[in-house]
Amino acid sequence: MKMDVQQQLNYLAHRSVDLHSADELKAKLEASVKESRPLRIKYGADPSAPDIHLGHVVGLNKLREFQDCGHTVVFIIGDFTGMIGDPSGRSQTRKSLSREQVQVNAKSYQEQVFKILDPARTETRFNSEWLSPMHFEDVIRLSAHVTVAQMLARDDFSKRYAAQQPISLVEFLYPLVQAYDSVMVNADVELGGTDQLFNLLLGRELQKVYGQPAQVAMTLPLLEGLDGVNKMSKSLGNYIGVNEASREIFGKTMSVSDDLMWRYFSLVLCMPRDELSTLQQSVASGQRHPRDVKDELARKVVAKFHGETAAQEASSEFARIFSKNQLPDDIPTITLPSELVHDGKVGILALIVHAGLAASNGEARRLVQQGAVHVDDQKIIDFKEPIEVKPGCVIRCGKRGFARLA
RNA sequence: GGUGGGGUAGCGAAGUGGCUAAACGCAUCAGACUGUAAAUCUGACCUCUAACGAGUUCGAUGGUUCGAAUCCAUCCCCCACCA
Repeated sequence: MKMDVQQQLNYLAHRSVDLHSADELKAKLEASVKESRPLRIKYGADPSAPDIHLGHVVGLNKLREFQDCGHTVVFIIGDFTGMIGDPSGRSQTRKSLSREQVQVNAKSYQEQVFKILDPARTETRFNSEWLSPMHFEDVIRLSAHVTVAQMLARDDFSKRYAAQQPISLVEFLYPLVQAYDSVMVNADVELGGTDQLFNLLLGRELQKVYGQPAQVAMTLPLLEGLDGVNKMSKSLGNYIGVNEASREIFGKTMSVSDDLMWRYFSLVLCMPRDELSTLQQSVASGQRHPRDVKDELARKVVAKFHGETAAQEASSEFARIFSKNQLPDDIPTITLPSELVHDGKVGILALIVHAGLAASNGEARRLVQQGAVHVDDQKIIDFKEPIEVKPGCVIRCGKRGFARLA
């Protein structure tokens, strides 16, 4: 993709929230063209949560755009920090990991990341490379470059400090480590979510201390997760993972609220502004149905990670199950242990629990009482009535639970 | 080292001797409706039991009491502030 500097700048700055600064980025782009040297775009990943989800995709999309302009992505896997974890224990995703576990995670991370990034223009680095050999002396020298007041300038630190909430010393160290990573890889630009702004700016400060030109800090919006409120994250369980089955991705995307789906179009699919507003208008005017637009969104999201065919299948499967109330393609088959069967019949509660459709008899009973359970399309009303064991008959539990008797 | 505040169901948070298997909110699940796993409304939401009911829960262990999440003792853990 050939673009002049101004075009690159417009293209790259699109969708960003913070950019420190556009002028510096422009200067770097100019220098890049002049010296025909690709810029080094840094992006850090936490290997303790190896599932890449749509929240990460927002950043990866932008990285890909940099690559399409000829620049190099420096993908840093924070294996060193991952092995240390977060001893404050606030964050479930920051458990300390073994070296082996980090390796495994890192590998799966790369596989997922290259669904979007171009491997040929990606340099993967592990930060243990330069952090492991450091002596405590080095750490102390490094931390001497930053003051507590600087740290407290970070929004969430100052808030927590004011609210008398705990702040672990390690939490002060992490931004410093991240900033040091920038120094070690000679980053020209660092990308992150808006919650990373402080860390990105600290990288600039530290690079100056080390006599390097300061990196450009660019932040991108945080994508709201399935709850529609909080940012998408693994620990909140409101995420859509790129490695999930296509029907899962499709269904979860369909559960995004009507209001929020535009952000998915923009941030996940990189739909250009004008195209997006045309689409929005067509829905507002009643020309297009929100459901159909969301179906299009879900198809495109699935296609992005699993291809066009899988997307079509997921869409028709979804329509079949939820719109037409029919059965899915593959239903797990269960075999009943003989002790559950008496005179060719089985208690419905035992059956549901055995099939894994309910966690306990009590839950199974509730499901029946609420009219959620069907056997071969026949609603079960009485949970005391045993049902006949017929091979191949289908138990349906709510909208999403299915099992077939062997 | 000192002072103060805490540990209640998946999470948050009430409850300070019986009416408490424990309010409320969130999350979850189901039903209705629909345009969908949106939105809205309704219901359920420790385990066992067809049900009456029973059994295990409120950081841990002992104790007081007819009766404890609630009182007492000891212990464990967390947090903030002041040094």
